Formats: sequence, structure tokens, C-alpha cells
Amino acid sequence: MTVETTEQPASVKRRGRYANGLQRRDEFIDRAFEIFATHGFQRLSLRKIAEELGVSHAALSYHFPSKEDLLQAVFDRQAERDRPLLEQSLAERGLLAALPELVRQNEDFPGLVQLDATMQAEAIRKDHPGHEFTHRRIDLFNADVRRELEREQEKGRLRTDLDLDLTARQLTAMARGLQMQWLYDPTVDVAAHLDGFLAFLRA
Amino acid sequence: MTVETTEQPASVKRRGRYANGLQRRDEFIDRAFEIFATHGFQRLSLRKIAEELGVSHAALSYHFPSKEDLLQAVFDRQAERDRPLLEQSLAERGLLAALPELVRQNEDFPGLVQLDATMQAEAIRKDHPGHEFTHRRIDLFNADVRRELEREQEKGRLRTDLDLDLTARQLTAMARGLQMQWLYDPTVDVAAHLDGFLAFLRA
DNA sequence: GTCTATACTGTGATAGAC
DNA sequence: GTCTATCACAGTATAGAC
Repeated sequence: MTVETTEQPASVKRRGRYANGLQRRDEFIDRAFEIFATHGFQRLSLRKIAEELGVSHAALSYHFPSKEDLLQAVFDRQAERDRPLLEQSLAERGLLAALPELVRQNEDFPGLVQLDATMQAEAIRKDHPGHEFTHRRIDLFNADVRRELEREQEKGRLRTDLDLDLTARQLTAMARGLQMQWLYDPTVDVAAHLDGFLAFLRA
Repeated sequence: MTVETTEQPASVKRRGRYANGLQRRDEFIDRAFEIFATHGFQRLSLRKIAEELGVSHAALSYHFPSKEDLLQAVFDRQAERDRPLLEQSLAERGLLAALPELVRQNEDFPGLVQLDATMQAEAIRKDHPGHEFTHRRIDLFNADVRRELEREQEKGRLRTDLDLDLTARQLTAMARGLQMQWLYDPTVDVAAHLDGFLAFLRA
């Protein structure tokens, strides 16, 4: 993967001699996204990434105060990309029916799923810069799933004797764990396992 | 945590000027185990660990070719320690009844649970030195759980309409994911969530 | 405001003295 | 078997070009 440094996309607006800062940052995120998704990120130093982008590693540091910030930005970008499809699927068909598709959506980017898994494991440390963010993210996901379960229950598609807080956490935990096992063995059918669990919950 | 460097335990046999190699390595593993379990390991460099042990970082590198090897050795040591209690619990009461205790066993060492989670995430990379080992470990755990489920089924304590391969993976995946959420929020009751899932499986 | 050049500190690894 | 010395490379910080 080599990069043309002499040419810039015509779409990049200029302000004086250099590209617009926010657009430039955005471009870096997008390209880093592709690099991470393909090559993973563990063995990539800031210097290597910068080399791929055709700039010095200091230029990267200018846009992203720390390596952690770059990883976080890439990760946020993925969340932004996923959200529209996610919300559409939920609105149209509800959590239970949309689940296989949501899983498949992740399967196209194993590098990012691994990035996610590793970041979540590393951010367990209380003094990690992404700790609070990740913790809140887990809670929000649980709350989202709980709400979806509630909706399904109201529609009479779910058993009424469930502790939804408990069930939601069981579901998100299982999804995480399955994703992990899938990373080690692509033949693991994440959707099928989740669907099997949902079968226990159906009315 | 400071270390006396002038004195050595009387139990350490000498061979010439220095301690016996294998015993020394063993001692290092045990003490590193304690350090990791208490302090975590992420921010610990080989130099810091060596300082705690009262030797130079090069001495550690002699016993463990790479940092990865040290972590692996510590992790193996944990597995060795856990196995007897695990097997005894399984033999006496079976998986379903022993589960809460097994979970509690891990809860005493959050540092090691995090070590485990992080190592497993990092070892996803195919070129990671611990990749094959970790992959095999996941498979073995799934197989163990599957066998236990089979035994429970034979005793009539489990539904007979289960796909045990699927169920075993659901169970191990959920356990992993719950452990992760517990690391972020110690109020998460891992055993209760697992037990709730097992309730679906009971005959 | 954005970049390059450069230096600082700390890392894991290794060679060779003892 | 353990040490000191040294290495290449990491992330970070800053000075100054433009």
C-alpha cells in the first residue's frame, strides 16, 4: 500500500498553502479507517501510518493529540457509518428480526471488530483515556437493547416473565463473546447462536 | 511494593554463584503473578517488573525470551492453580451447580481476568505468538462445557431438544462477555446472569 | 494554521563481560 | 546466571519554516 504524495484529491478545498484543517483531519480518519480495517492496527506505529498517508508523524500528532485519539476517531467514524443502517433496520423490523443483518454488517470489517475488541479490553484500566467513554458505551448499548426488548414484549412477541435488564445484558454479553470467537474462527455463525438464544425469549 | 535484594529465600538452592535456573524462573513467575494480579500489567514495563523482583530487566529477558513469554507463563500458572478446584467442583456437583463458585474464584483476581481478556484480544492476530495457543484454548473450553452439558442432559437435568454444540458456545461466549462487563462495573452479577441462561436450558 | 525537522524519554531486545 | 552497555524503535513535545 503506497501513497501518492504529489497529488491531492480535487475535492480538497485549500485555504492558503495547506488543506483545510478539519477536512484534512477527516481525510486522515477515513484513510486510517481503511488501513486499520485491512491491515489491523496492532503493529502499526504512528510513523508507519503517517508514511502511508504521505505526511510526517508529527503532522499526524498535530491533528490527533495522541495515538489513542486517532484510534478513537477511527472508531467513532465507524459508529457514525453504522448508525443510519442500524436505526433504519430497527425501525423497520425490530431488533429480533434485524439482528442477523447487523451482525453481517460487522463481518465485512474484521480488522475493525478486532480493533473494537482490543480497545475495549485495554480501556478496562480506570486511568485509560477511553475508560469512561467505553463504560458509558456499554451501558448505552445495554439500555438500547433493553428498550428494544421492551418494544418486542409490548407487541406480544416476547415472554412476559423476563427480567429485561438481565436479558438485555445476557444478549449483549453473548454477542460480544461470540464476536470474539468468530474472530478466532470465521466459521462460527454469530447470528445463528444469537438467534438460538432469542428463541428462548419468544412468546 | 518494594523488594529486599540482599536476602534470598532459604529455600532457593544455589548452583555456584547464582540461584538454580528453573527454580529461579518459577519464583519469578509466582512473584510476577502476584504483581499482575494486584497492579494489573498494562503499564508495567519489563524494567519495572524486574525492579520489583530485584534484578535487571536483562536478567528477566534471560528467563523469558520476550515479554509475551512472561505473560504467557503467568497465565499458564493461573490455569495450573485453578484446575484442581475446577475439576473437583465439576466432579462433585456438575457444571450447573458449580458455576457460581467458579465465577467467584475469578472475582478474587480482577487484574488477571483483565490480563486474560486483553491477551485474548491481542492474540487474535494470526502472527501473534500466542494465537494458536489461545485458539486451541477456546476450542477446548467449548468442548469441556459441551461434555458437561451432555452429562447434565443424561442425568435428565437438561432439555433434550438442545443443540449442545450451539448451547456450549452460547454459554462460554456469554460468560466471556459478562466477565468483560463486570470488569467495567463490579456490580454486574456474572453468576446470576449465567444462571438465568441456564434456567432456559433446564428440563 | 499546517507542516517538517529534530530531540527527549522510555520501551523490548540482545551482545558480551564476569 | 546475571550483569552492564547498547541498540532500534516507540510516542510525545516543540521550534521554526511557510
